[in-house]
Amino acid sequence: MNDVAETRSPSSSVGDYLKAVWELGADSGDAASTKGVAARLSISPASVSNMFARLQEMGLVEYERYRGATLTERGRKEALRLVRRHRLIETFLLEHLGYDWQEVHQEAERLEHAVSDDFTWRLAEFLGHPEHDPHGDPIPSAEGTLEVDDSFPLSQAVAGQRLRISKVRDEDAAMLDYFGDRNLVPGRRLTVREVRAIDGVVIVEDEEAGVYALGDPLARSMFVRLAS
Amino acid sequence: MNDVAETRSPSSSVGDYLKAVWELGADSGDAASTKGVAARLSISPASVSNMFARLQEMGLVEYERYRGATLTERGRKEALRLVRRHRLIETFLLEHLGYDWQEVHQEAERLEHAVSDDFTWRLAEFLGHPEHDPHGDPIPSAEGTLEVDDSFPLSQAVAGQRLRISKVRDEDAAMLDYFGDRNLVPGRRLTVREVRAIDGVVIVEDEEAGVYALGDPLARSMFVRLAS
DNA sequence: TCTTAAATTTAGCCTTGCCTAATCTTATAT
DNA sequence: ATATAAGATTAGGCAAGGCTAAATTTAAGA
Repeated sequence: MNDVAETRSPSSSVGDYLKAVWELGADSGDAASTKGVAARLSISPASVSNMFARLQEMGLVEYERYRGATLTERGRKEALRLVRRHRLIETFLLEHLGYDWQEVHQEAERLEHAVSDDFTWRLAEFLGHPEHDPHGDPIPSAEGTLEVDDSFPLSQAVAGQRLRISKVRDEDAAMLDYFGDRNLVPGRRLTVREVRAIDGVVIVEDEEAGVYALGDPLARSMFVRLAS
Repeated sequence: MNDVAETRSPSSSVGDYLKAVWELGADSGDAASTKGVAARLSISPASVSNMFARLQEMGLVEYERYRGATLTERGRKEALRLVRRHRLIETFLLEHLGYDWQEVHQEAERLEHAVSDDFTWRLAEFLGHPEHDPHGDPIPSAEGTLEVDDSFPLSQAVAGQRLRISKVRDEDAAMLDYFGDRNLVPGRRLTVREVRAIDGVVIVEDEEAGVYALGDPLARSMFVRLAS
């Protein structure tokens, strides 16, 4: 009755919150906590409480005091729109502008808020409509659907399994480098030789490059799926 | 004594003001008026007065009440940094993403505030360090120098002159299309057949495509330089 | 020169987002 | 069952940037 155009896209701040809620809720299905979102966005918890209330008024999250927030359908769509942009941009930066793995995330984080849907479409076209970014993460479709993810951390693998690397966590630059230097990148096939309970070390064999022993932190950062 | 890091780059709003002042002062050398900047940015004159005072405190403009603003050296550098980004981005959008002339400006306007210096450098590399954008406007160097512009509007041409189109105004989409459809684009050579004082119509001959009669508004929007 | 219109500035207000400090809730551990 | 710590919320502020309405300055024309 009052708002003529409910349609204009959320501010970049709002988008960052939606993405954070999505990322935190993606695996667990649980509501995102104030503290978790605050940590992810490097802001104070109080600011998050405040924004949660506003996001709810905008119809982007379901929010109950002291219980955290979950995305509504509209919120999820908006989050995935940003994730799609982010991953397409990362792909472009890595494949065409010669960026390193470390530098890519930060740049994409800013750009994803500045590009239009039209740009996103054209960029996807330019890149040949990739379905995964170079980290191995699936790129949401323009319609907001996302491939179901049947990957699991290498730390949960079992000796003897034949695997394919699906992605590596893109949060820690040092690990990205470590993997990158050894060419342990998405798509690569591995065979699990041993998963040692005592210290969490996983020993894998790369069919071309040899045998690697990966400590628990590394094994948790590499995601794999059963080789088909 | 108080500020540790005076170094972080201006907000996108501040950048827009600097660019507007630069564009208004570029030809005339005069100070940019409150009204002019307000019109260019589609905001109220009062907001501009306010910002002029702040820009002066930041050392980005020289400002005197009721007299308008001119860029300081720092302000000019910052404006040119944005112009460089803008023109490189436009070049990319046109040459690699298949954008139309009309759509390019708006998209670049948003992107120029989101990209880093590193991105700008890599994009320039990707594009082969072009010196002009597809409209024919010179692209400022990374160091903040800009080619001297000896072009003039076609409306000031004289019969018999042999010219080369240097650029076309990118403000009016309809004109851009008109020129684009007839392939009257930067780089093209023309010979002036007649400049009619009575109605301002300029008649030019394109060596390949034929003869065109351009009314005064069109002739003012096309910039040319003497063919070398 | 004097009047008046146009441009500019000032004053006062609003929204978005962020902050700190203080207060509440919830959950955990005795 | 209850004390306490951790987490969340409220209250009160602040800065950036925008707006409108009112006051002021400049410039133009009679």
